[in-house]
Amino acid sequence: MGFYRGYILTRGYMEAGGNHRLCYTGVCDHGSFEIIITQNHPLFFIERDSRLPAHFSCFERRQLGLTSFEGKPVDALYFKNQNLLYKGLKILGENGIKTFEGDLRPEERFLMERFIQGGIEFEGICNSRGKIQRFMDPTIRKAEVYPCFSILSLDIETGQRGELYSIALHFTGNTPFEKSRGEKIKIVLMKDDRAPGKSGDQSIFHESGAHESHSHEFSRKDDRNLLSGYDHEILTNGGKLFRMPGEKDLLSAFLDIMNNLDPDIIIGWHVIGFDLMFLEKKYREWGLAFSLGRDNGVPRIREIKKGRFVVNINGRIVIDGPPALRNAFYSFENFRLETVATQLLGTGKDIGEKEDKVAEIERRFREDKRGLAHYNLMDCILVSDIFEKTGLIDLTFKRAVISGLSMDRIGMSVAAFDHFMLPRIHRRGMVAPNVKDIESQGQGSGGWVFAKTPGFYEQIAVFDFKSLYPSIIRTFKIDPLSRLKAGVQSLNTPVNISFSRQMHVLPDYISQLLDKREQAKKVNDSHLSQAIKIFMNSFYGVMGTPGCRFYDASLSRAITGTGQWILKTTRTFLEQKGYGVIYGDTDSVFVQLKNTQLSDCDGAAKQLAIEINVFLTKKITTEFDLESHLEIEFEKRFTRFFLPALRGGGDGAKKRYAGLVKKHNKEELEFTGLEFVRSDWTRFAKKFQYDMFHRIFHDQEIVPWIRQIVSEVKNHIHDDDLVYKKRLTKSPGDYVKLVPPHVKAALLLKEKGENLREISYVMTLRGPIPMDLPHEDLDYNHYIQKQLKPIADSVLLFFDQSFTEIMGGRQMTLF
DNA sequence: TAGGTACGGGAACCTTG
DNA sequence: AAGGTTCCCGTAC
Repeated sequence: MGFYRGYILTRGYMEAGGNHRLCYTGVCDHGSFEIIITQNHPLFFIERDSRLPAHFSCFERRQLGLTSFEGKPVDALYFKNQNLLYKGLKILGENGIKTFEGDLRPEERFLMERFIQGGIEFEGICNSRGKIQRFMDPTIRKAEVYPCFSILSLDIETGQRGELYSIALHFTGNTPFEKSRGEKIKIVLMKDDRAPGKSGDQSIFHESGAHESHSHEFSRKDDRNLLSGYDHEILTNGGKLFRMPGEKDLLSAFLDIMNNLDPDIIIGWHVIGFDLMFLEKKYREWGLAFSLGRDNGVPRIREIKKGRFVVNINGRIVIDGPPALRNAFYSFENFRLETVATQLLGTGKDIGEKEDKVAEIERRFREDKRGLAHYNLMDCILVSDIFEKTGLIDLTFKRAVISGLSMDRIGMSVAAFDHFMLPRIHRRGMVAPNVKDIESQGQGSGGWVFAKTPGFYEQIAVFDFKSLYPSIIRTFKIDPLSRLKAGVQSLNTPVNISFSRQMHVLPDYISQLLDKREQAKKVNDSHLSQAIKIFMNSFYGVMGTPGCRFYDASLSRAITGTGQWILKTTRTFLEQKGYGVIYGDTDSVFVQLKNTQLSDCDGAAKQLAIEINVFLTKKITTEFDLESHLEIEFEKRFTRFFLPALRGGGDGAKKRYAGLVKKHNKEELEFTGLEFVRSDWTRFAKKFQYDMFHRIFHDQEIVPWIRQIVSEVKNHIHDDDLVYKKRLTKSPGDYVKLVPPHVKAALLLKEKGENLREISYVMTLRGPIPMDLPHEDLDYNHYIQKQLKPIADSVLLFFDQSFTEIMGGRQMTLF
């Protein structure tokens, strides 16, 4: 008996023999643990006046004093297990009886009702089961826990005919709660028919299995115990290479290592969709159990969307590099390991992209197994280094703790909203509908964007509202509960949608989160701060989607409508003070500073921000009798600024501009929305646009320069920069309504282009041709007309010139 | 194993003549 | 051939 503090890594339920069990697996201050809850009955709700069908049965029906959103009393129906609950749901559905919260997973409900966000404190009787300590029905409380995870980077190499060549592992061991122990283990297991096979006893581990509990800690400390029956050699990068006589030995050895190292987190590059999936198939082929779980269970891999894989392994979290980086808003030219590693670490892979990777792997497997092992391990280490450098694990953990979701479900905004909102509305006497019963109320409106006269400007100050939507929610008390109880102490919004001043939960929660964020910033916890920001920004989105049980179009309308009102009010205020407000988007205004302010632009801008805040605070108090939590701030100043006209001419274009901004006494060009930041324009066009604005903002001539660039293109100077890159959102053959150029190129690749997700191509005299095919006949006229001319014209327009004119008005005949 | 709307621009496709 | 519409992609917030 005693207290334990731990963090739940994975959660689920079991139903062997009809017995319902909740199962939580994680790490605590004494190693890994498993908590089994036997005393839980799955439930959902029905309206009290619903008449149950004759053949319907449940474990118990209970009145709980709760109501539906419409205010009708509801009863809870309890079931012996989740399977019976699903059957009950189905029968009621067929009989047209409305149910509530029938689509919640029991293991999630159990945690959310206890306000558990992953960290727990528990007390109970421990039964060690091998490495894992099992607790049956302990008492559990929420707790703040900061575990230190052991992480294993995994990578496999395979042959063209589906053989498994090798598995590399890079393990960063950390006993939970002891950050200092940064033990590292590097291993490569490789198939080699000439390998002698294992010598010695049955077990490939010394000590393995000899200890009932904590045995992993013994063997983990010293990896010399690993694979002791096999000879190994040391690689130049410090890794140990073990040669296995066959695939079967390799697979067994891998499982032994996994169980021995017992990692909390598995990382890799496309590790689910490729490595784990490949291994799963191999284990099946050899009739071996792929028992990777802490309960010796097998992983469950599913492709939920094309190219998006998820896996469940009991007690271990798998984090795949590319989606994790995307989730954290990293962006790269592409997400190949080579590219990302070069960008983040400055080091490339052992086998570069330029070589024929597949052939080189085959060659090394035949002739240079040490070389292949080295390469395999290097990839593993690169992935470890990328995770280390970006702090992905810490960010993922912080996001999980903030949202209450498990680490492999961060980013599931609807689930996170449920986790927060459901227990709180229950405590206020209400139950929520099933998601499937939510009907769309049509498309809502979003932010307001305005652009005034296009052209060149100087000294433009940019102001924006800090976390506009969360601060609107806070100020105007917007949430589902408040809307339902709008009659109780009503307040009004600028768009005439009313809410309750008293009954609400989200606004206060946002206040708490903001406090927490300030704290995080104080102690330099940027990941926690970022996690909170992402979480807060998801609230508006989820309340506006029918995929969320709390969907109500009036909530998102109130938020966006109020946002529009705030932006318009701000613009009017500034204009009445004599300022030109040339541009704004959702939460920002771009203000032309006055001539009298030029001696101290930043000082004037800061002062202006204060004036706006004072004005809005007062207005919201007088018009709505509410305390304003809105805050606008002076963000930056463009010394030079350009607002383009629409291509068709006329008005200023929205979401597109360029400017010269002063940062730390250095001037920097900034582009928004323009070709320069678009991945589907050629590098040539981007360079051209950058250099052109650089010249203009530094008062240099551009006309002769443009003529020179044109002649350079024709003289093959820029051939390497003429490549288009575009994504394919479906298979090339599935484009039926329209066949755009990038699809035409993909179609030329025949079967090879079938599953292509992205294509690089050039424009030739024969039309678009993929980079992989011969493409000597570049269509220079195309590049001048379609990549250079529009960019040049967008500014020449304001010098009363045009590309055609400056090229002598006869450029069509030049080519 | 469901966060949102607003917007620009290129090129194919469709209509009309 | 010209002009309008639709699809597609990528982006800003």
